[in-house]
Amino acid sequence: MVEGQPWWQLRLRKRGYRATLGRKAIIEFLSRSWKHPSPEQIYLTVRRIYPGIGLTSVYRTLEVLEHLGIIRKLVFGDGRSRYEISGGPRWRYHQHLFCVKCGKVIDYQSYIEEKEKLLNKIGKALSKKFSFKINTHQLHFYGLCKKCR
Amino acid sequence: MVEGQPWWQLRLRKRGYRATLGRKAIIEFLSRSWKHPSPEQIYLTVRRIYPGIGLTSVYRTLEVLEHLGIIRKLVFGDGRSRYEISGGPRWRYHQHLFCVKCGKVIDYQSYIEEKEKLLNKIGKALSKKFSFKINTHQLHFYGLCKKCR
DNA sequence: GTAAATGCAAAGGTTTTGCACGTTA
DNA sequence: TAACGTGCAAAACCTTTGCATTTAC
Repeated sequence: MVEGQPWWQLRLRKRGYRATLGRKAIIEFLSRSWKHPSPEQIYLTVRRIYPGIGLTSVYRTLEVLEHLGIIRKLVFGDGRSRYEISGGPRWRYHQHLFCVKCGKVIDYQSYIEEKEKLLNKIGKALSKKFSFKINTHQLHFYGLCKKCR
Repeated sequence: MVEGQPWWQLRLRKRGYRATLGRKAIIEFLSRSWKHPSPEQIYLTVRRIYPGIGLTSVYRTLEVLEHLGIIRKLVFGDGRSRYEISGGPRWRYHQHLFCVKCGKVIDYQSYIEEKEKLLNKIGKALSKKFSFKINTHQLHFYGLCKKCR
């Protein structure tokens, strides 16, 4: 029964969560999306494939998936949250540029290794200094995209 | 008339903004604060010194001050924004740790130079690659503080 | 069959807007 | 005295909660 299951299904079940149709639809949508949709955008799109879904379930599902590390929540301060897949076979670590005018999010992968090395070093120093357990980090650049500048 | 004016007053006037009592009260409060207050916290505190102020003005003032680079807006994704002074004589560059359980924000200054060097390098590469004009960045670590872990 | 998950409607919390009035330069 | 700034109330938005019903295992 284990083989043949998508990676995320296994992760859900291992932690006692059920692999429902709504969750499946949301994860599959996010896996295919190269954008960083907000809960409402996810709701509007997923609804076309799985018409029964409600916005509430989208929010609740996103919370669960984030908790399991299947997705990542991004906040840029424009009043809406955004989500992206953070695991699975095709996934690659990356960071983000945010256009403060139009809200466009651009993925980038420059100097990832160098950055990871430094951030790990910083993270370790901080854990020790403040007895703080670091789970994750976010590095965002803010500015104006090509169209908006 | 120029000497004797606080640094922020000059910055406001140079850009055509007026140095009102409300703005003065907010900036002075933020200059003294080592915390990262939300608009509501700013409102509640400043109101004790300057009772006439309204929450709306706090929001509008924060927007102006951020636009002028006098303060910085911090977002951690818990549904409220936070602000801190980002200039003036006593100010020192720093970054933040955020406790996802209690919302505590800790300032830190580890490896600042090394980090700045790398981020400038990344910033330049990204500006070029995406024709993106970078204004600022935020690097946040998320986790659990001493009390909450 | 039982506990988990869902949809709907309502509520909650933060931030923004309209407009008449007050203040600053 | 002309703009600019402000306070109040209302609106707009995003997100969460309560509860009866459905679904997964």
